[in-house]
Amino acid sequence: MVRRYDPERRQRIIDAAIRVVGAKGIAGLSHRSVAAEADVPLGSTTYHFKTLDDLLVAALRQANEGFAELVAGRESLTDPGTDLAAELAALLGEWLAGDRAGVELEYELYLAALRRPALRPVAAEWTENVSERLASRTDPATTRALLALMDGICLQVLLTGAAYEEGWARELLGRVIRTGGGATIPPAT
Amino acid sequence: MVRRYDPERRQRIIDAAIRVVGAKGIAGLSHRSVAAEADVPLGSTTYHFKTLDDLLVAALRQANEGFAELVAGRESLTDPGTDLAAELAALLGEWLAGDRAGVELEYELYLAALRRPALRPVAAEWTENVSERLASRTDPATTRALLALMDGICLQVLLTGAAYEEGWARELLGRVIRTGGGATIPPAT
DNA sequence: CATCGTTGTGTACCCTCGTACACATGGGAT
DNA sequence: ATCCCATGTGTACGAGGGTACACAACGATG
Repeated sequence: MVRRYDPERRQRIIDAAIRVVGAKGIAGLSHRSVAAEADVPLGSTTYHFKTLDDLLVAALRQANEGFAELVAGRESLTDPGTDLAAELAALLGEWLAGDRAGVELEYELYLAALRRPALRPVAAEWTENVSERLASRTDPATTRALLALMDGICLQVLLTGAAYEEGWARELLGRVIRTGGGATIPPAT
Repeated sequence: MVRRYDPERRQRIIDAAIRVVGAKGIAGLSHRSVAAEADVPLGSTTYHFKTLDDLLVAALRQANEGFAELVAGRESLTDPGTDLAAELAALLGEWLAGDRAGVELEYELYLAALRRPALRPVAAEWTENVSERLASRTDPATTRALLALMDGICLQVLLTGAAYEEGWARELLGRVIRTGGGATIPPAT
């Protein structure tokens, strides 16, 4: 019993959890595997995170921050003078071009919310984050549409292994933004 | 040792697997849980499906057929006289309005392909199925786009719990179909 | 300095799982 | 009729998991 008073212990466990999920998927996540990866005893992980869901929530929240920073750093997103479609397409490109393992990891955690109610609120946070940034530039219905399309595009890239084509994405996003002929769109719920 | 020569044994196991995934998620799927659900001995499940991936593949393939039948039954999809966006929106509506547990199940299996290479080809089959039906009505790039958008919309509905708004979906799909001004779109890979 | 509560550690219990394997059974080929 | 082999069954083993819990260490409080 040597190491004591390690204030970053909790953080290190989260980091380790992210690495484990990245390497072995959510299925490979256990108190023990995280403990080994973080080089802490088993009891330590169960102390900080009573359940695996708690740990997943923390991991997802932290993983989200990666994308959030990307979004926050792109100031031209909210600049009314830029081409929104191009901005979003570039954003996706930047994200997908980064460390692919990290991307898959973030998406796996994100999608895990489908079956794990505990993760839902965190996944929703992510959506709202981006929504807010877009709110000043389009109506709510279009914002939702853009999010859906971006999700779908990412999914397609990750599932089929196809390369991300920024020009194609830009064109599509543009099509969604340009409302064709003033058709009425139901408001977002 | 009573029951013998049960030619539908394999099929019953697949059905049971689908029920198990529906009830407890993929994480709850095991040779044992399936065996219990199908009311067959443990050895029987391991005999027919050496690995759980094998079983998942069979389950996903069968689950896909549900949607495939929906698509196949909608002949107006390929009729050039109909509004494609409306047809697709209605198709989604029909699917999402059905048994919600089944929908979540199909999507969970579909998304599981992200991390399980064994499922990739099966997920791809699904995509191609729908693609073929759409091929006669739009160009490949738009087809891909429609699939991405539909995926994104479903994801949004399932993840956020928001209600599916068919009018909204119809409008969006329409925006994607109407190519704005002859912009060049990179071909699908 | 004594005490207390938070934080960290080691271990043991019991469960479930995948896998392996020996054995049973009966249809079909010869 | 006999044999073979695909199919089906029962059981045991070892790995790994969540959880619980007693104990250790140490900062804070007085």
